[in-house]
Amino acid sequence: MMRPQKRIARSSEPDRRAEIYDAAAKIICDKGFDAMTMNEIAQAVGMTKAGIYHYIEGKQNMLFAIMNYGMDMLDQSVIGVASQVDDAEKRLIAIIHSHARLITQGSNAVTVLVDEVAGLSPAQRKKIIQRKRVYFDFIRDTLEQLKRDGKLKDVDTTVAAFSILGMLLWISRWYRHDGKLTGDQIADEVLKVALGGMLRSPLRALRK
Amino acid sequence: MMRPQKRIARSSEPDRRAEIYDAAAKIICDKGFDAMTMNEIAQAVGMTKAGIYHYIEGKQNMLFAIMNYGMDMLDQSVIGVASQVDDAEKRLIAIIHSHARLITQGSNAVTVLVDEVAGLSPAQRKKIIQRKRVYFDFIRDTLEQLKRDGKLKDVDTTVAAFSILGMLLWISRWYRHDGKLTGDQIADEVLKVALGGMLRSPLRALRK
DNA sequence: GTCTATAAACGGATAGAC
DNA sequence: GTCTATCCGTTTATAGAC
Repeated sequence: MMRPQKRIARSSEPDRRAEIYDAAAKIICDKGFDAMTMNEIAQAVGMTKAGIYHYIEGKQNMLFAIMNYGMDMLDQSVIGVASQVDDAEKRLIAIIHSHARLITQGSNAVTVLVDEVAGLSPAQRKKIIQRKRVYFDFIRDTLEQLKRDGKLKDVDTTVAAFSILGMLLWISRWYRHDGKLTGDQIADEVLKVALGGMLRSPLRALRK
Repeated sequence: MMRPQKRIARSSEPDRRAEIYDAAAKIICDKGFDAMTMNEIAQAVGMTKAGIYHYIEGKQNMLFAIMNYGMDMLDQSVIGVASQVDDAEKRLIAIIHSHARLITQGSNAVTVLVDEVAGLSPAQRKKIIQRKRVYFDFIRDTLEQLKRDGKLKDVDTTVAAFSILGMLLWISRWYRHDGKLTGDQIADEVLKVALGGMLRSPLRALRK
């Protein structure tokens, strides 16, 4: 699911494309995809508008590439880590903590993923929604397993999974790097709010 | 804080402006403020683009008006109700339940409020952020009172307040009117997830 | 009040020189 | 690879007739 983007293996074209994607992701987080102009991106990376068209294949395709990169981050940093944990209780903790950390570390691509699906073509949108769906199912399946283990209170796992996602995704809107809590501390607090609400013995789980 | 908008007390100009705001809010929820054109709004209300300008003072001012209306809804339906509840525990339940209901009832203006602050002028943005701040403080103050009452677990009230807001605001992104749960049921489930996580005796509280 | 017509500006994208 | 210059569609907003 990585974007192809025919590389011209020349000496002086290292990660310029990544540089452009990074700048774009940051601007999108600030003012939204539609409000962002190609000129702004160019200015951010010290080029002209026409110059960056050497690296991208249109504004919309760039958005698609950024979103796929954001999903790659989630797949690697969250699912990649958590899926190796057999115990459902510990796995849920791993999911919430690693996702929260990813956001507080400032991964703009993950934030773009939340809001800008409307900017994609129908075919692209379908693919991104599909990848999101896999991620959502991973969380809900973990809750279902917890329920089978008798460790979950009487809550609807679909609503619970969406609620957990809501807490996590909203972090990128209010978290400030210069705030009084570190990224790790934020992750711990969100963990307390989320898990305390659903596990039968929340304190035991969090003392891990 | 109501918008003035010099009414011309003529016979045939009743709530045409409200009609326009409603149509606009719905489109904004679907595709975002920047992607929405004045032509789309016109089409939705059965007029031409020029006709609409008789009622509004520009696209940006219309967004500002819609957002203030959304804040009015929150002030009335949530704060207006909950502030009359003295007991902090019952007040928190009232806040979460009435906010969730407001969203599942399809108040588009409240949803617009979440995402489109970037579309405002700096002065307008400042005012909306100020009103949001008051709302946030109302929730956090309730949590602080709970803590003083010894009814709150050891969680950071700022992070907890943001987490509650995250769960609530995210509802508008996934709730479907034709889903298997009603708006009331959604509100109840979110209540369980949110309160269970923080109250010392969540079950007692929810049995109200 | 609502329309037709149009002004004025902007933004995505490309051509072609270097 | 990066630039200058430019094309072309779109969009906000207004003028002015009815």
